[in-house]
Amino acid sequence: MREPLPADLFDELCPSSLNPIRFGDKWAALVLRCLQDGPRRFSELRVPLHRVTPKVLTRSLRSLERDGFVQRTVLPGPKPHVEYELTQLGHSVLHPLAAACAWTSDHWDDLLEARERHTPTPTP
Amino acid sequence: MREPLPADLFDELCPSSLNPIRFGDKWAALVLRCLQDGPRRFSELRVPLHRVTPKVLTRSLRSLERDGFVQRTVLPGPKPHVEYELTQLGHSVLHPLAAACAWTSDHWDDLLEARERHTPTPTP
DNA sequence: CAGAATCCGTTTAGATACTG
DNA sequence: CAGTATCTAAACGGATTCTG
Repeated sequence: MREPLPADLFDELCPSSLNPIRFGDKWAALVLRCLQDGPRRFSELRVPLHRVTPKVLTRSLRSLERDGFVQRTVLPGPKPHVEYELTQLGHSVLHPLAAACAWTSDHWDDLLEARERHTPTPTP
Repeated sequence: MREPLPADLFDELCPSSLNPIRFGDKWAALVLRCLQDGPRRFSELRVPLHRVTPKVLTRSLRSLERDGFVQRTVLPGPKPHVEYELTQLGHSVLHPLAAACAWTSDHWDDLLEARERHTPTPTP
């Protein structure tokens, strides 16, 4: 048995495969969450998202940038120094995502039960 | 130029690639919409979803069934007669999805503008 | 009618190694 | 530090053909 499940798309402990509502690619929602309290650097994002490879994180960030959720800024200096931060649009989309997570939280038992009770439709 | 865009995940005229919030696979949200007014048969679903092949529609339905959103019922009779209908859970999830669509609707201009203004991050 | 079988191209994610 | 390059495997979506 386990602790109460954190039915939160943004929580990496959550088996989010049960959350049917998705945002972007596999890591996009987690990236938004990591950025919600202020700008972060590439390597700072890799700490909480410790399973993501740099290639995949880069692709996710580029996609979020293209779609207007994240702003990438190269700060001047001798060494490479890049910051990512949420745009207004990025902050805004956190609301419907939180609503979706609330729905999943409210229906967690139903979702679990559906999986457990399910017997695959036979193909005779 | 076109008519006002129906920024609705459930509307097949909507270029939903701009909607960052997804539900299940490519057809799942459309299937839910087709079922929201009552049970439908496999062939009835293929009419509004006229681009989906039977294999893909079957896979989408099986997945919705496994996750508890859709109930499949084989009705007795001489000929195969199968009905799909939304469960309570299926009806319930329409609400956060509608909320997500409303967000997209409200931010349609921002989403379009982000794409247009975007210049790919150079890889030097 | 309600699918299943097969083949195929694309997309996605991860592992590993390397660089300005 | 902030990525890129290469490879592999799985998942996804579609076209076509066939069947109980």
